[in-house]
Amino acid sequence: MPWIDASLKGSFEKGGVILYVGSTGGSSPTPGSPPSGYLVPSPQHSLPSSLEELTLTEIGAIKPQTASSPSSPKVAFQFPEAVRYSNKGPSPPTQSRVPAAKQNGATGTFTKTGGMVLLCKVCGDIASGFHYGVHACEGCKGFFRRSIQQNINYKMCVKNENCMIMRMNRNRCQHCRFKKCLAVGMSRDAVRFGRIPKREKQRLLDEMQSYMNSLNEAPMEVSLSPEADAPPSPNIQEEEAINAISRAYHDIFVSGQDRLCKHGGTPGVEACPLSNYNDQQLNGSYGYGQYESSSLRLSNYGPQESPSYVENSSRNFGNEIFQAQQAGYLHNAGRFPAFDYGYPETNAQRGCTWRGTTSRGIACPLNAIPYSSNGKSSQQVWEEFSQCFTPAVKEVVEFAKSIPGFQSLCQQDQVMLLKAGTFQSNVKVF
Amino acid sequence: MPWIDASLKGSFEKGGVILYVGSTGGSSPTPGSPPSGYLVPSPQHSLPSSLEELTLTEIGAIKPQTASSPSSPKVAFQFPEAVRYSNKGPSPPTQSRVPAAKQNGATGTFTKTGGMVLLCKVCGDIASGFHYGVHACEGCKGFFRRSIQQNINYKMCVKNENCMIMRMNRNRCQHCRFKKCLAVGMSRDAVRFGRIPKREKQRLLDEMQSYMNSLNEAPMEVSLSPEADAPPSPNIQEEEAINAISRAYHDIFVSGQDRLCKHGGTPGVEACPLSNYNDQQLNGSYGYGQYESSSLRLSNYGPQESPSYVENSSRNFGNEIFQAQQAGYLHNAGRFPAFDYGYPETNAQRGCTWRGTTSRGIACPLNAIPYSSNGKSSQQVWEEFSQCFTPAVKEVVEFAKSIPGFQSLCQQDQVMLLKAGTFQSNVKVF
DNA sequence: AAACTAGGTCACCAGGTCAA
DNA sequence: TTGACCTGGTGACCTAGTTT
Ligand SMILES: [Zn+2]
Ligand SMILES: [Zn+2]
Ligand SMILES: [Zn+2]
Ligand SMILES: [Zn+2]
Repeated sequence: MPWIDASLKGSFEKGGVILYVGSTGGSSPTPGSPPSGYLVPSPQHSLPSSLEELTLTEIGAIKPQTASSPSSPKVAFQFPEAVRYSNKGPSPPTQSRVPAAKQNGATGTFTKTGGMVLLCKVCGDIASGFHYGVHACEGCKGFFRRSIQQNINYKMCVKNENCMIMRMNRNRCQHCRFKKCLAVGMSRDAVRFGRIPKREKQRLLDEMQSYMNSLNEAPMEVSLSPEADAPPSPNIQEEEAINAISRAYHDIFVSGQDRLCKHGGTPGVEACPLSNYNDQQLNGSYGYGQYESSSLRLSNYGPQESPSYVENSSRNFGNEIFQAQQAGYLHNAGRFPAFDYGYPETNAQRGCTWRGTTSRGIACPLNAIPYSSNGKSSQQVWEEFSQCFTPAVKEVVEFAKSIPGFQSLCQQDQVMLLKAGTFQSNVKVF
Repeated sequence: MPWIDASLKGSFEKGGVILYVGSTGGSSPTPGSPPSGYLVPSPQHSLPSSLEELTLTEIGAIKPQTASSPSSPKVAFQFPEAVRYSNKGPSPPTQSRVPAAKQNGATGTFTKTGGMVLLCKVCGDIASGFHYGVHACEGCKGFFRRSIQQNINYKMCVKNENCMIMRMNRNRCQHCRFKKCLAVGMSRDAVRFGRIPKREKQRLLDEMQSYMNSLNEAPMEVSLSPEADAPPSPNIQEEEAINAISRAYHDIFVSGQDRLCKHGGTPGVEACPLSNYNDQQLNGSYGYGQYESSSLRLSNYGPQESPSYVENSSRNFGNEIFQAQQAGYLHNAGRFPAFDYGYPETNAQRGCTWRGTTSRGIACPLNAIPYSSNGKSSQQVWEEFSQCFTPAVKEVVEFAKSIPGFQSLCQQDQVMLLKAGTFQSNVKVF
């Protein structure tokens, strides 16, 4: 179990849950407005209860509002909704950028108070607002605008016209990007001006709240098994616990970055998650390369209906989720989910959420790219790391399970305890 | 968007100073972003204080902006970061090209007003912009593009695959040049389009400013000489913190056993925690974005502390620094102390304690012996692990140190917090 | 007035070119 | 093959205009 593998689906922490809200597509009033957004509630999963506290997309706004309290935790949650935009492409890793970092220069944070952060329906990047009927980032907004202004006819897709569009690779296939824009509902006719009706805001808020509640009741049931369909394994719980901890390890370094891809890949290799990028190669001697190792195969995104939700904020998660949705849970096409998600992104990109989180822009750097002096790719390093330590992690998990009462705890708590106890290992015990 | 945030490192020049900011790779959350840039502040070390005055990389831009004031003296300084890209190869001296002379034919100077000039992360030449996630010159940009487009497999290096890549000799070994490109983080996934976020720019500026200030106080003690024996670093505290966390990581698995010995340290190294460490760094932060660097840091480029900085001169200087980094510090190249020293003490002793502690004999198994399928010894596995993740750990420590008040805590508490926060990385805030 | 967005602007880049 | 130059975008910011 490559933990790493993780799939990442999420884990969350109390204080810092991130919810990636995917819109269900259904309810939102607006045309294509599936809500996908990030909400930043107060520490506990409680969401802001009043509208006053909510502010959508502060991002994008360059207003000197600054000063805000960037620090509040963010929750990003995605409503269950799988995007069915076709794609079978390899599920790309996500990367994320730091929310804060991005956006308007003024403040880096997106929200001020209880802000909610939205994700671009097209590429998964942070949305700057509701553009052309859909929550979209500045990039996709501009791209769509240009596309419709001049009625551009992008050159045909070199692949199968089903390129997965993500922040990292959104510029690689205009044809598919535009197609995706239309698919998610962008249209000149869907434009909405002016302030968001209170009612609408409340509605969204309610959805999130109820969604959150449902999560508490039924903890994630993300299947970690590679086979997405993962049959109900008897102890999914266990697996999850293991996965969670694995993920946690990975997260330490990965945190929101997208880096994976970068380094990871050799150009060609890279895997690209996103793109199809066929060009692979390069592998050879540059050490990078091969990720495919079966070993890790972690798995992947399980099917889930559930919203995935991850902790860490990082956009990664959001992205992962985004990706998973996009891909439709492709079941892993031979790639590496685990890592993928992580990086790319971000934070290749902005990767890092935390990056600019604090008001002062202080953000803990969580570098997922291990140093490698022998030419190995980060991915390889992670794989090896995963392979080497998985047994030890399993032992710990097994041990935990043997503790009376441990298994009766909700999974979330189990994970929390495992993680919390990591560095207490030396502690003897009472 | 990975990049996005990225780096930005930009460069600006005010009066005509050129700052070469090497990123430490550290602080930036993002993947790799070691900032390497030149700053051209006004005559004195003062840097432009407002963004308005800033203009990044004017170079490359052919705009008729001309007229700049080429004459001002340039300062090139590199943030601490030692490049350890191995090499013993003949290190050809670099030479610089005249700033003015180079670049666009139009103007000879690179920047107009307060521009900042960046150096190519690959060869040290003047960068024309942020290409494929890294500040690179036109040559390396083109080389990398060609490399990934056609998946070229350059013929093997005739030396030891550790050719030092510099402007003068960059065309001598394609294999190593490409390897270097990858090492510094060039990737299609790290591409960043569009304008550099203001905030990023400002951040960079601030960092440079503070860096400059620090220089004024404590003039460089960076030894440019390759032999950097790292002067006794002033803050032992920092080192200790790093050591502690390193140890903690190790402890996770090792925990009480005596196993330590086994993997233990590399002979010499381990022991002294603090000691070796010269290279370390904790650099500064120049982290720009993610993208750059660090990520791949595979090779090496480590940060180092001393920035060299030259005045006047121009590119020459920059190059020297570049060379020093590249070449220098190699001696440390060999290993990475950071992690090694860690363990011994801690565990060793308590070693087995908990082992049978509980009444029922229940004891959490903490297997310090990593699974190894490729014949490596546990020790080797640990060493590699240590080597690979040390940079990431350092980054985290650096981050922690930057938190107001953190350093005023006793070391024990600092360590405790670092350890306790390990798995909270995801937690967004508070 | 406050909250929001379509569009415009222009700092910036991937890629293509082609002389050396 | 290289790398200085160009060209066609891309997207961070801004501003004018819309809706609460
Ligand atoms: Zn988008
Ligand atoms: Zn396509
Ligand atoms: Zn170069
Ligand atoms: Zn070579």
